[in-house]
Amino acid sequence: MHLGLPESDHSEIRKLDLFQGVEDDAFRALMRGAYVQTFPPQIELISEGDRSDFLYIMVDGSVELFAEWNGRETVMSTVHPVSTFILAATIRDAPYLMSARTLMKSRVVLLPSLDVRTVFSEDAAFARAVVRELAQCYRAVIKNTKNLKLRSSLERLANYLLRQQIRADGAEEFDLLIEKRRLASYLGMTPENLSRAIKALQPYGVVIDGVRVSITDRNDLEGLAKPSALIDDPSH
Amino acid sequence: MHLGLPESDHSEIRKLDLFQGVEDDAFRALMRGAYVQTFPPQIELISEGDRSDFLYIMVDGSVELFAEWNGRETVMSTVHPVSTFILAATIRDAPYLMSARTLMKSRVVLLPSLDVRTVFSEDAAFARAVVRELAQCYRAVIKNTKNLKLRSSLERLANYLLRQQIRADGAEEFDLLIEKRRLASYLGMTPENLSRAIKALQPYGVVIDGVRVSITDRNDLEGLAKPSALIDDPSH
DNA sequence: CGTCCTTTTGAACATTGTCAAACACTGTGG
DNA sequence: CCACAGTGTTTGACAATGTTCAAAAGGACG
Repeated sequence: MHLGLPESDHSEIRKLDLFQGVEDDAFRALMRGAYVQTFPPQIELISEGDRSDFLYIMVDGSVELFAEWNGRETVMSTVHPVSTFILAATIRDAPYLMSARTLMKSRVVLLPSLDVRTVFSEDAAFARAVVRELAQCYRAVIKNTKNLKLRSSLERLANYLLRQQIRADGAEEFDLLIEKRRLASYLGMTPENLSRAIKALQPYGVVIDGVRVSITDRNDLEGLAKPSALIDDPSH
Repeated sequence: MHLGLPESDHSEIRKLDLFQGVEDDAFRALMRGAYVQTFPPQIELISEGDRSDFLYIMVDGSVELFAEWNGRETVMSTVHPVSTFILAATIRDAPYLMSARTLMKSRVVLLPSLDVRTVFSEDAAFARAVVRELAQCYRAVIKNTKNLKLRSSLERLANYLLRQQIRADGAEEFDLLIEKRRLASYLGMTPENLSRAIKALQPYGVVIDGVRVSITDRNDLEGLAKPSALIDDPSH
C-alpha cells in the first residue's frame, strides 16, 4: 500500500516558491500521493513525447533536460536541487517537449499530474504560485534565446563563466558543475569548439584545468562578455 | 475623463483563451481601466528594460517583438491579432525582456498591469487562465529553442514554410506574412543567407517570388524538413 | 522620374562543425 | 601495483555553414 511521502522530505519541498502561500491541507494532499525514488546515474526518467503523468521535484543529485531531433541531441538545461521540472507539460496535460536523465545518483519526488491539476483548480494560492513559477521559467527561456541568437559561442562561454562565478559567490576559483561535453551542448557548440573557445579566453585571464576554473581579472573578461541583466541575471 | 474601452471592442477580446471562464464582473473591471490606441507603423511600443506598466492586446495590425544586445538586434516573434503579449513581465512585475514595434498601422489595447495583477489575485478563474496561457507560451519558446539548436538554417526555413502552408489551410500557394529581412532575423540568419537558402530549396519544389510562396511537392520538402510535432505543432 | 529601401548576387572571410588521432583520466581486474 | 579498457578531452587538418562587404537589381512611392 502506498503511504505517500515521508514527513522528513516535506520541509525542503515546502520551501519551494511553488508552494508558498498554499494551504497546508492542499500541500498535504499533494504529498500523500507523492512517490520518492532514488535513481542511479544515466537513467532516462522521461522521454519527450510521453504523456506527463508526473510533476518532478529534484531533491538530491542532478538531472539533465535534453531534446532530440533527426538523430541530433542537445542539452536544454540542467536541474539542481531543490526545484521542480516539466511543470508546463503537467499543467497543460500535454506531452513532454524534453527528455530527462539523471547525471548522478539522484533522489526525485514524483507528484501525480492528476493531483497537481486537482489542487491547481481548487487552491487559488497554488494556481497563483504556479503562475509566478511559469512566468519565471518563461522569462528564463526567453533570456536563453537571446543568448543563443545575439551572441557568438565565445561570448556565450564568457558569460556562462561569469554567471557561474557569481553562483560561486564571486570566488576567483571555482569548479564547473557540468561535464565539458554537456556544457558544449548546452551552449550550442561542439566539444571541440568549446575546447578551443576555452583557449581563446586565456588572453582574458581565464584558465580552466579540468573542472577548475580560474578568472584572474573579471573586468577584463566582462569587457569581452558584456553581461546584461536582461540576459544573464537569473532573478530579474 | 477616462471612460474605459468601448463596448464594441469587448467581444473579440472576451473570446481570448486568457479570459475564458473569467467572471463577467472581473472582465468588465479589467476593461474599465483599459485604453485603446492606434499606432502608425514603426512605432516602438515598449523597450526592453522598461517597467511593465501595461499588458498589451493586439486587436488589429501586427507587432514585432525583438531584442538587442551589444548593437545587434534579433526578431523574437511576430504578434498577430487577436492575442496578448508580454504577459509574463506583467505578472511578475518585472522589466520587459523584449521590445515591441508596430510593423503596420495597429490597434492595440493597453490593460494597466496593476489592474491585471489585482484581478489575477482576486479571480481564481483568471489566475488559472493565465497559467494555461503562460504554459502555452513557455512551450512555444522551448520549441523555438529546439528549432534553433537542433536544425541548420536551411532546415529552419524549410520547416517555417511548411508551418506557414498549414496556416494557409494547406494551399499550394500562399503569401509570406513578414518581410524577408525580418524572417531572416526570426530564423536566426542574415538576409543574404536567407536569400541563398530560398534558392537552395528550389530542388525541393519551393519557389518564392516576392511574398508569393509556392510549394509544388510537400512530401519532397518534408523529406528535407522532417517536421516534428514536438517542435512544429503549435497546439501540441 | 528619382529616391529610398529591400533583395539578390558575388567574392572574401570568419566561425563553427567533422573526422581522425593522440592524450588524459578513471576505474577494473589480474 | 600495474596493465588495460572505456570514456572524455584536446589537437590538427579540413569541410561546411554562415557572415561581411560591395555592388547591382528590383519595388514602392511621392
